[in-house]
Amino acid sequence: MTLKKKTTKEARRAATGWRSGSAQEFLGLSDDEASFVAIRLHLAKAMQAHRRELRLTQVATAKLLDSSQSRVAKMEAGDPTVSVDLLIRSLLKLGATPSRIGRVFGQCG
Amino acid sequence: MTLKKKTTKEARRAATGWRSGSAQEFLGLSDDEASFVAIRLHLAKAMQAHRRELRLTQVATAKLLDSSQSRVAKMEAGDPTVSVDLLIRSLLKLGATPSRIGRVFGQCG
DNA sequence: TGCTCATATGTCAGTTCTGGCATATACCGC
DNA sequence: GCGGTATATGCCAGAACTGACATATGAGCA
Repeated sequence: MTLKKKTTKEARRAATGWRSGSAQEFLGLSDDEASFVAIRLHLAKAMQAHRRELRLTQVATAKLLDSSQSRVAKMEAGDPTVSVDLLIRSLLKLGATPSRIGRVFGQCG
Repeated sequence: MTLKKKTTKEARRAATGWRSGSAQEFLGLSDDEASFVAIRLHLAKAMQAHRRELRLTQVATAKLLDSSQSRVAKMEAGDPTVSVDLLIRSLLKLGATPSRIGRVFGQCG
């Protein structure tokens, strides 16, 4: 449920045998957990896309968000220490509408 | 930015004079903050609707979510101590698809 | 009324998240 | 090569969130 880093242990298992699909969601993630990480990743991409549309650097963006460059980088990387909450609040502050954010969810499976 | 409880102080100010619209967003909330609380509230409603579709009690739902009845109640109430993160994770665990969750965002203005 | 079930509200210790700093990597013009 | 700019990674103290418990409110029924 915490789905922080189960990297090393399960990455091996993943490399061994494989199923039909392709995603690493079968690292031991249940469907809902997989969807959740997918959502975080898609929001991360949206975040970066939005920042670039605005022609902002990560530092400038951090200033707009009252945050730091490192956190902006982690947001765009889909780092597990970044909550979906923060991604959504940040997108809103950058001017994205709820509808636009909603459409991101549509592309998550 | 924290938008936890600015109840007492600003509720008075709100009761004093009024603007064009109707929402209590002019409690001192910026547009993005208002959108964020709207999102939380809409997800809260969706949460309750989804639970009722499944004919579950809050206690039964809590068990499914590895949580407690009180937190489920707070989720459905849109309590500020509940994160959008938790709402989304919970909806997913109850079987809602990302797309369905995304549609909720569309109804937030 | 008293009892039961469902939901709401208050509180809090333990966990998670966040901003910020330090540092590292990468690309570019000189 | 060396500076400068943009982005990435590791870390941590302080803030926010969460599950759990206690308790309260409320509806339905005998």
